[in-house]
Amino acid sequence: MCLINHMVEQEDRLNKAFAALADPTRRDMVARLASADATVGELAAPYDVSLQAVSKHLKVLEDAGLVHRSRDAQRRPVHLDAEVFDLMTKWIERYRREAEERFRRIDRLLAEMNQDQTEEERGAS
Amino acid sequence: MCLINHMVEQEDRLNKAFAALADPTRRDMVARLASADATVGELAAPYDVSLQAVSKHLKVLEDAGLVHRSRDAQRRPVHLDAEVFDLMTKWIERYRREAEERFRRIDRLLAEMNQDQTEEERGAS
DNA sequence: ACCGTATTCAACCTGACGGTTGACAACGGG
DNA sequence: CCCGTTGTCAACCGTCAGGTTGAATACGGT
Repeated sequence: MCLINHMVEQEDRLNKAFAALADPTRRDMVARLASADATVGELAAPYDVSLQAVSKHLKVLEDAGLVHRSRDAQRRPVHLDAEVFDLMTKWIERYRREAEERFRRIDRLLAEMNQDQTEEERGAS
Repeated sequence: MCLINHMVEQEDRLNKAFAALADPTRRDMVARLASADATVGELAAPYDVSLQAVSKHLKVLEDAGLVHRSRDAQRRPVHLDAEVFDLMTKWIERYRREAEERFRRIDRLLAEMNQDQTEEERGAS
């Protein structure tokens, strides 16, 4: 029960995390936040959109657990949270590895079949 | 010029790849395709949606370069392409590492400040 | 106390997404 | 040759994402 809840919850986190990073503006924000915390205004500066739009983007990142906002007077400095990244890389790497392993097996199989083929030919000639 | 094109193109691939994996159905498909190729019908079986919907999902995955379809009579076997995964993990890992390194530096800084603080206190007492 | 700065909230618009159904294309088996 | 199987295309629909603008909130400086 608790186990299933945990899995579903993780599903949801992955949904949100991948969706959040699907937007190039948000990916750029994350990239910049990796090297330093920043306020909403600072983050908004390079982009040609309203401050409100940036605020929305930050909310998405926050809901995805990629970021959290603290407070400093009227500023709301944004700080990157790296944990969720782990979840994503684990998911990706798991299936990438599985797939690649399978490819290797298939390659080997094909190689063996070729081997047999040539041996057969040699025998027939 | 070619360099910039390349970067933009990669941006676009990341957009599509992250967006594609933001959908739990599509992630599940990828998970299943990691262990074996499958036809559209086979892929559709577990889900409670029309075959057409599944076909659309596959188109999304294909456009994202995560998958490609070959042909075998009227079947269209789907095969996972692992390359794009690399692109994603590289992106994620780059910034995760950058962020974590920064955190470590901050931790060290805080530790030093604490050290100074206690030394000061010791001196004052 | 007031004003300016920094940010969010609310309402709205548009386009894309995920789903449906119905028609159509392609191919092999009997 | 035709029929069933497998899958795609096209049109449509409801919902949500990302953008806008305008008002509201929260705080510090003076």
